[in-house]
Amino acid sequence: MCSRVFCIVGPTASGKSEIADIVAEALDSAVVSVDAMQVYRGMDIGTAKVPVAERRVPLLMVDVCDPGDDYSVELFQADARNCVDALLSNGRTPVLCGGTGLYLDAVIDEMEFPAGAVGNVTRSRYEAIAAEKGVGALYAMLNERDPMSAELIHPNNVRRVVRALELLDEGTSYAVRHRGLKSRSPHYPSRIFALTMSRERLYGRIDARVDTMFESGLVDEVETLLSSGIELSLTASQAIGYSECIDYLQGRIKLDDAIGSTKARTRRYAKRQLSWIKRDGRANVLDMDELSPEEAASVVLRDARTIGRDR
RNA sequence: GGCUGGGUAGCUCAGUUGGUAGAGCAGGGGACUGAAAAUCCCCGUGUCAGGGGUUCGAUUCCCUUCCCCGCCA
Repeated sequence: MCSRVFCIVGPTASGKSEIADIVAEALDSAVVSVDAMQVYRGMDIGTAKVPVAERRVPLLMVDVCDPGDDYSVELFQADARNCVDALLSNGRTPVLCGGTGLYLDAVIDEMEFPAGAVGNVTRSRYEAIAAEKGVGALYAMLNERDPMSAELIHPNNVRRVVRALELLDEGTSYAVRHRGLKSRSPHYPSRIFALTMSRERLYGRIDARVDTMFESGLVDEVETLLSSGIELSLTASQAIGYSECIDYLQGRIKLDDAIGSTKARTRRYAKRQLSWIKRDGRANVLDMDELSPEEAASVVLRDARTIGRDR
């Protein structure tokens, strides 16, 4: 049995889901979503979750927790690997598909995250220091305790400075734990395919998709979440489109501004995804200006069969 | 038609007591091992509406033309 895994990545709105679905169907397998927001139950429209009725194969790692839960990479890594391992042990070839770069790496590469809960107490303590004495003071603390880590982190990046300090409290160091891509080893042998298209067309698709999301009831979806009684987790409430709808529903911004800023934020997000993919460098590029989804899928499948024969 | 106030970066605007200009947003590039759809870093030359005048020098002052907002007719 081949333990190889296939990954479809690309910026948001580039058409990953459809291709992954076609590929997984042809391989008689399932799709494992690699998306930090699709894990939340009830967050469907804004996360562009493929509707159940349209799925050709099972979609895993979707709806695995409540929007009130503090989900994180570490949990995702464990849960997603369980899904992948289950498919592999049934002789299937897992098809991973999603846009959250860190989550993908956490699954397919050897990356270790400390077990246990996130240190909310120490976190807020450090955040308080940053708020009171300034980010410089917090950074100075880190620099004194762990200069190697401090060197890797920009002083203004409070979130990461806090994390590095937490790690020290837990007895490890960001610098020691931090491994560049090149020095990582794979957890699963994988083939990665990245979708690209002209920036102009991608942005057009993003704008159109955001309009469609609002037309198909994103605001209502968020209203339902808010009235469900559970308080949205920090992560869930920051999701693109969701935080905008919350601002709109609570009267802070106008609907048009919510739509506009959702589009802008999505574009910036797509750009960051592109940076991640470029840096990774492992991906085979599928130019979606030239290929139809079916053609792209067949390129992946051809690769899968070749690899299968080789082994 | 008259009177105001404006016309400066893709957009909203600031500014130069006369020495050719800068913010936010948008946009581009990048980093990123426990929030990652998050967080953070870097990148700003544009006939300063057109023409003329004063001046060593005008985007800045004066005149004029055009356009926009508002008010009055």
